[in-house]
Amino acid sequence: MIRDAARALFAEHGYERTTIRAVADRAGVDPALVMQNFGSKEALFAAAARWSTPLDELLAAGRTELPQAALDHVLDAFEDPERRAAAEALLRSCLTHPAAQAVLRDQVMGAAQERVASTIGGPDAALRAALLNACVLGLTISRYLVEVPAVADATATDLERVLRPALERLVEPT
Amino acid sequence: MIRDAARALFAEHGYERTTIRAVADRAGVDPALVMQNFGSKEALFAAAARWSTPLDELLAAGRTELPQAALDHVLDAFEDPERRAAAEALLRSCLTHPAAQAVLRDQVMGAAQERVASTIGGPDAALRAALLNACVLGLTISRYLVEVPAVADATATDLERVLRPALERLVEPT
DNA sequence: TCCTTCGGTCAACGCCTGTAGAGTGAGAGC
DNA sequence: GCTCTCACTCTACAGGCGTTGACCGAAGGA
Repeated sequence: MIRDAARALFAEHGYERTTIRAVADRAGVDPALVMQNFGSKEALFAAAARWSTPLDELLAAGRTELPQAALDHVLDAFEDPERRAAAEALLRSCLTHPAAQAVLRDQVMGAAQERVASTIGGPDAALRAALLNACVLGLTISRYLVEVPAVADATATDLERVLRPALERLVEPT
Repeated sequence: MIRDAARALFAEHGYERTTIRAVADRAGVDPALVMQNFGSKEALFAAAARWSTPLDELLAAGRTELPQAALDHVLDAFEDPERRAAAEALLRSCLTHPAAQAVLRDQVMGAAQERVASTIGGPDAALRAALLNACVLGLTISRYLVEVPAVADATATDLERVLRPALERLVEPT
């Protein structure tokens, strides 16, 4: 499948280092077929990096469950191979590719933010919600992309045990 | 100055989207001069993205001062225009450029980590130190690169006030 | 059997890239 | 005045890129 090959390569190398030719090679087809099916490299990336993770649990979480829900939200996504590749592709490109940056900011980071903020409440609710996201983003990048040893080697259980209390204080009333 | 032009462009566009020709244009010189002075695009990047931020305060901080010191460490760096451009260049490329990724992991994230871990103490010290870094990384990326509204618009004071208590719990004894 | 359709391949275009090497012109030392 | 040096520019190469349009063979209806 062309999209799977694209996902894998975008995830591994980011947008600009991934070529249509490499995607086609990996999928065992001709580069022109990739163009024919997707129209452009840009459209191929959009199809490969589509972030589709259900927000239900995050939206349903009460204030005290929010940190756990946020951590599960990403750790679960990175367990499922297909979602992981799409997420990695998006993250790997978000600092250099304008479209990916906009998707991350508006559709991923901003997705449940308003709702989460209202769950948190208080004067700094929006900032707290955004910082919750920021910490989880930092964890994700450290663990899965940059692979900082201590974070990459830890078990999911350890990560949750250590980080959750900190995130809880972030959502506690002042 | 060629290096300043390179810093600015690497910071804005990342490694692969920045061309030698664009750097030369911005510096008002010939592309070949860039090659002559730096040898290769790779070497130019290394010169532009060199991360030189003093670790003294971070190393000298006691356990309770660690979160504040870590926050200051990056927020200060991003106030100084020159250090900011170098830091942005490095961060912007760290997810796609292997060399930048290695520098970030080993020389930036890992720089004071051992020392910080020993300051924290306890069984999870290394993980806690790494997660402290991860949260600060997430903050930095959200604020300066992806520009998530709530985080980018907040004052440094607000960021510290809201995030510091959370980071403090991260370094507290279990 | 013929004709059409269609998924797929092939070869090529024009552009942009990093890089190399010859050339130029001003300034210094004799 | 001559020559040497050195910072700099000009031109060009070779290769990789996204993208295009002509082409091909199998499938299927008339």
